[in-house]
Amino acid sequence: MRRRKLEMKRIEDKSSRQVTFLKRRSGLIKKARELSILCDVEVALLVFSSHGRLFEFCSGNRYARLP
Amino acid sequence: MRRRKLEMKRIEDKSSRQVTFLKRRSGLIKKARELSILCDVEVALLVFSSHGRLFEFCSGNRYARLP
DNA sequence: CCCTCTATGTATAATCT
DNA sequence: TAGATTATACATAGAGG
Repeated sequence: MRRRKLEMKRIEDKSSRQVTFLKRRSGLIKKARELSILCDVEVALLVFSSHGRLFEFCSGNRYARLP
Repeated sequence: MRRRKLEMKRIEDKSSRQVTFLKRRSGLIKKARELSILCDVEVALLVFSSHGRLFEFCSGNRYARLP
């Protein structure tokens, strides 16, 4: 598993891209939340999916908007 | 090193908090950039330091604003 | 402050179910 | 073909300079 380093370019396979989007989006939101808590700073994160859906995190809110 | 799990709450020691802010902020911006590239989506990230400084990443821009 | 180092924890790509 | 698993790449706390 995960034998190769991931190349830093658009993932061409649609379903892999979708899966990676789901995983990394959650990871990013989690890390944004951690940064705001640990360091006591304000963080806002906006992610627009290719279908125009918005995923957001904003410190001060108690939640991230999820699908 | 790093024998204990980090507690998920504000780091009280000022200089540790500053160092962690620097490290995690870079990590977060990097991951935001990777998400936008790998998954071909738009990402915007805003981080305000406790001194009111803004650090940002926005896909489509070619840079993150750094100190 | 601002580096580097590295042991260790965490995220996640590939794989299995 | 969605969810769970797992091996590996990656992030980073803490120490030292």
